[in-house]
Amino acid sequence: MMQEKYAPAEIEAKWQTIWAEQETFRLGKRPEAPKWYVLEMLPYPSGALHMGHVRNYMLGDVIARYQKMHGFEVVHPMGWDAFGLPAENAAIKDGVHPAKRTQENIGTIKAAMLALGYSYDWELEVNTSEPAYYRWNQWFFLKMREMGLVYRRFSRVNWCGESVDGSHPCFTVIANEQVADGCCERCDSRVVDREMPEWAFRITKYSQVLLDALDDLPDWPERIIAAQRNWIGRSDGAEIDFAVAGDEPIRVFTTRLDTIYGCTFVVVAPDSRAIRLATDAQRPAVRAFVAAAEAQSKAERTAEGAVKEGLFTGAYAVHPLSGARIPVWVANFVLSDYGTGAVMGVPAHDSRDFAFAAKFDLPIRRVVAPGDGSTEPEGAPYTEEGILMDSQEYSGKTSALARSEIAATLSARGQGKLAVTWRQKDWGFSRQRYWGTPIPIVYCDHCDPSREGISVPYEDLPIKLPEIETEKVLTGKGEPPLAKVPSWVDVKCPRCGGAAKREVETMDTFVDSSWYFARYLCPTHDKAPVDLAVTKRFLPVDLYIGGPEHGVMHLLYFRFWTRVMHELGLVNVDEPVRKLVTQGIVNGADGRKMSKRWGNAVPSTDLVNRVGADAARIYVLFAGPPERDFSWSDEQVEGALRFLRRVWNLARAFAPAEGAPVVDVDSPSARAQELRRTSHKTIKRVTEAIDRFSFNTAISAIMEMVNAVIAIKDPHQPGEVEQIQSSVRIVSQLLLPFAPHFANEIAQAYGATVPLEEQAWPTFDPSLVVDDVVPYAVQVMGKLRAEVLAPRTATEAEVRAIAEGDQKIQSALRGKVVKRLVFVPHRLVNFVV
RNA sequence: GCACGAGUGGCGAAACUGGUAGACGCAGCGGACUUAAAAUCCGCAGAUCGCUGAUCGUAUGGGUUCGACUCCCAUCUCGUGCACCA
Repeated sequence: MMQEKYAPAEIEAKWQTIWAEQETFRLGKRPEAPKWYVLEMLPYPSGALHMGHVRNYMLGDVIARYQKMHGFEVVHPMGWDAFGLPAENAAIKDGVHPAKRTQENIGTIKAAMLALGYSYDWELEVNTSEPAYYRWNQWFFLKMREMGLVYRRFSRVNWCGESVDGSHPCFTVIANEQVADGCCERCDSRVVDREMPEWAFRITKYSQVLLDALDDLPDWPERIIAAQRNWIGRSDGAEIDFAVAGDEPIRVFTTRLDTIYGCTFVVVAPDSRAIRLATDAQRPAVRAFVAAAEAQSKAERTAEGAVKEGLFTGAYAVHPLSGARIPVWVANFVLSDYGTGAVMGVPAHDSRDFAFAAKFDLPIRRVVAPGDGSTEPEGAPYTEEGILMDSQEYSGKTSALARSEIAATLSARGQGKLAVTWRQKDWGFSRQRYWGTPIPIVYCDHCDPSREGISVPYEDLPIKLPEIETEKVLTGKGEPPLAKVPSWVDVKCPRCGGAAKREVETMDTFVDSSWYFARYLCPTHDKAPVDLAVTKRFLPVDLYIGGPEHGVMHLLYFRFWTRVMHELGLVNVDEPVRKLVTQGIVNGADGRKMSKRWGNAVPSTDLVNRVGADAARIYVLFAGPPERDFSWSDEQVEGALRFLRRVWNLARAFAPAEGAPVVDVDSPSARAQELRRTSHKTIKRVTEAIDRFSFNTAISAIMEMVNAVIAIKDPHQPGEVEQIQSSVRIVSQLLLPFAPHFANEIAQAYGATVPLEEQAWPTFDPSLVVDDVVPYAVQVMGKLRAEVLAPRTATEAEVRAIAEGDQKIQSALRGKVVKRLVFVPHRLVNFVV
């Protein structure tokens, strides 16, 4: 018996209980069925679930339920990216231990997710801050170290350590994202570059593979593919040696080998080599220049409008082909960690070199002319390719030809070779933080005097984070937090048993999110991170949904990690995800991205309390296509609720008596037949719309069908009530992915004995989705003049005859000669006069 | 600077491989029911004009085509990512 008024709160609680009791979403119930793995990026458990999250998880939930109705064994897990900075920073402020805060937040968010009716299998839940999870990060670390994929290096990092106006620096390495205008986001101290030892993954070993495999990801968004290509940044060029008297040659990298005769100076990065190269007279000045450049933080150096500083070293190099004497400069715009850390200056054909030459009055030598005879720009560099000139035997050749010939010459003389440079760097993952995975390394002065780090034996894993007195350890000052816990730091060396110290750094949280998708499949497995027997069945992920802001970091790291897992025999796929969908940003009412930071976040609980989960779900999906941004609008929410009420009232008005049999009527009325056709057409439309992730049009198709049902007033002719009941039943099925509590409630009132999730998705009768009579648009010279109806089977001549019989067409054609007729079956005819 | 998106009514949007632009919804207007309101139901609704009809209209300018939101060229605006990357 359906209640008179649609009461979402009751219905939603009822079905959430039924799903939990019947374990509707439990994995493992369809062992014979094909699998479908739908995954949403695991959230960082911050305070509350807001509408941005709701939308993200909705997309996955629609597909999960939809594929379940298609008979798949659906994997749909959820977990927590529980380590990370916000909890630790909050702890520094208020002394609440990150674990406690994180646990509370998880409770809040999970409750909000349950209230929305998401179809997760909570048995698969993963929490990355638990030893049962992060021990495997440590295991991976050790394995990857054995594979040569983990190493220790000195690296230039962002160091928050210089007080400004009495600020209290954090004295730690911070991520690029936390640097704002050269200052620390949290304490406003100045951020400086610092050379420090750190641990790194050798991801660049996979640069080529990761780049090539992008071609095999047809179901990833173009923009993400492009972003990754960009990030990996393969650059094909050449390395050339410029000889220097009394020193090693300067090796430069260039992509424009064809312009080599235009080289009038060489520039090296401000580092120790520049000092070494300098003549005695210039050395003090160069030393000062290098010191000044190093004092500059990365932020300052790359800031908009940063000045190009340069200084002549006094030294000269020899041009490898012309033998000319080339001055060697040092400049702040040359990066020591890209290419070879030195460039050849070709002011005539590179805009930056041009500006540099102009500023320091260096000669400009043109060696490439436009190939098409167009005039060269005056007072500006010509940066296109063309025909060489003033380049000895290469003059007159095209840029492309000259490049390969010059490369061959240099290579034969041992002065250069074709070379590839990558923008992508290795992944430094050391963090001077507490709330992360401890790095399983011990330093022993006796066994390891060079401090390479001794790997902790596998059997000692997990190395658990120590219990701490939060206020004493998480201060945001001084050494890394773990260094302040002597009981944890002081250990016995695994080799000699003598006194040793633990590594006090923890891992970047991107490590956690690099393999969680595989762990979901076997969250309690304790022999290895994952079980190949299980990952074989369920990987790759069929659909991955998340924000486009993870386009390069996370989505590249986890592609890398998947390859490592394959090599370790843990999975049998190279790529983790077949199809990727990135959803648009949800903006608050103020037009800014909805987030806690701006105070414009609408918590999901507010909305669910007000209109119910189903209306909230319909609203976020109906608002627009998933990949597009949208702004929060309160009015549209009412529309979603109104729609559900309309359906409710319709369903209630025609609900069959309990146990009443479904009757087929022999000769239904024309109206009933028409409604039947509409229903089948709608099944087709909704199915196709969901298949192309057009959830807003899927919902609009259902709305249209509901409108068509409601339009039948006073149904008393044969078969009409029966057809309406049948249509309502179809509506309930089509609504399931969008408004699952509501749909189930209606279905139950119409005789369903098991949840709709366990039933099959409705199918349509192909003969019912085509009409016998179709409308034709009639155009004259491409302009719409009339509309006529013609039988579906009508020929061109027949449709023409019908069209010509139309009054408006007759007057439009009067006095004109029809030269040609364009005929598009079932669509239009166009008279060309 | 490079790369990738996006620009359609008052608003969110639709139009699938070129074929009736604006479906569906929000806000709005008119009507019914009601003592009244809410809720609900029915209807209208791109703009303009000489209003039984015609003209214009998908950021702007051009092009291809019988026909262009859709394809091509150029331009503008907004968004996102990367960026002294040689």
